[in-house]
Amino acid sequence: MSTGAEEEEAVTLETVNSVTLTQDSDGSIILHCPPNGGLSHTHTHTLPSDCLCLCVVISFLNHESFEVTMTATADSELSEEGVAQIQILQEDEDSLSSHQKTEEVSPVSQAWFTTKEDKDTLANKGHKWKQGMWSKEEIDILMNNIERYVKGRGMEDPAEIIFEMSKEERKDFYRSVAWGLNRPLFAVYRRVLRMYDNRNHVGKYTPEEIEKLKALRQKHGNDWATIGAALGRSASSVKDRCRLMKDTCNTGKWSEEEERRLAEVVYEMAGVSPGVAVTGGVSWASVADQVRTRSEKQCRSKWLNYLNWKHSGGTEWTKEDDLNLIQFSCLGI
DNA sequence: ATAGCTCGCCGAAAGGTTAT
DNA sequence: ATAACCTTTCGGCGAGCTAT
Repeated sequence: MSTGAEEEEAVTLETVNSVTLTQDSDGSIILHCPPNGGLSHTHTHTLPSDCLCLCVVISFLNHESFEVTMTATADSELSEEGVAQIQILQEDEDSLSSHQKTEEVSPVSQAWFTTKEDKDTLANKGHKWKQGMWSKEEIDILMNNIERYVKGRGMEDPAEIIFEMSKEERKDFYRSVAWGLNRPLFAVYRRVLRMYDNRNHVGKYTPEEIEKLKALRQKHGNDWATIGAALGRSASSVKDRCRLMKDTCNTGKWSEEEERRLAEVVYEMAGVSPGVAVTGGVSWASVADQVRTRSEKQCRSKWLNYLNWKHSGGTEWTKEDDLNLIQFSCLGI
C-alpha cells in the first residue's frame, strides 16, 4: 500500500472500466469488481474519515469476484451518477492480463435463465452462488444499481423501466442491475418485479377482502391473476393468502393420537428411526395429508416447536410421564 | 404453545417477443 | 427458422411476527 502512484515506479497503471464505486443506504461505499467466478470473497475495511486517497491492491486469485466495502469516508468523491472509475495499481502483470483474457462476466449472474443442467455444470466447475433469503447487503446493492441505472438515464421512477418500457428500451437493465450480486439473473429479475409491484405490499387483508377472496376463488379457481386484479392485489399475494384458508382441520390442543400419527409419519418420511432428530427431508404437505386432521402448517409448527425436541431430547418424555402429569395436576399434586 | 398472518423464496415450465 | 431473450404462471415451501 502506498499513498500515491508516483512513488511506485515499478507499478503499471491500468484503468479497468468495469470497476465501480457505489454507495449503499448506510452511506458505505461499495467497490464492485468484475465477477469472474462464482465464489465471492468479501472484505470489509473501515477507513479514517479524513481519508483522501484510496489505494486498493487487488489480486484476481482464481478469477474470483469480490467487493470491498468501505465506511467512514468524510465526503464521498463519487461523481453525480454515483459511479467512479478507479485506477488499479497493478503489481502482478500476469494476473490481470490473464484475468482479462477470461470471460468478462460471471456465468452465474449473466445467463438469463439457468437450467438445472446449467447449474449442475456450474457447480461442477466450482462455481457457487447465493440462494434463499436476500441479505440486507444484497438488497442495498440491488437498489443502488437500480438507482444508478435510473439516474444515469435521467429518470425518476424505476417502475417506469420495469413495467412500462419496452424490452428494447430497457435492454441491459437487468444485467446492469444484477451487478455485484452472486445470484442467477433470473432470481434477480423476479426479485425486482416483486419489489416494485405495488400491488404486492398492500398490507393486511380486511375481513371484507377475505370474503371477496373466497367468492372469487369459487368463481375463478386458480386463476390468480384474475382474482388479484379484482382485489387490487398481486397474483402471488392472493395465491399465498388462499393457501392459509384451509378449513378441514382441527384446532386447539393436539390429541395424543394426533401427535402419535404426526411423529410416525415424520420419522417414516425422513427415513430415520424414532428418537433421531429430524432436520429435513420432510414434505409437510404430505405429512398433513397423512395426519389428516391438521394442516400442513400446523404439522410443521407442532413438530418444529415441540415434538422434534421432545422425541430426540436426552431424557425421553414418555407417554407415562404425560399421564402422570395429567393425573397429578388433576389431583392438585 | 398455538393460531393467524404477512412477506417472501424457489424451481419448473410454458408461452411470448426480438434479433440474427 | 432459430436462438436468445423476456414474461407469466404454478406448486411447494419457509421465516418470523403478533395475539392470546
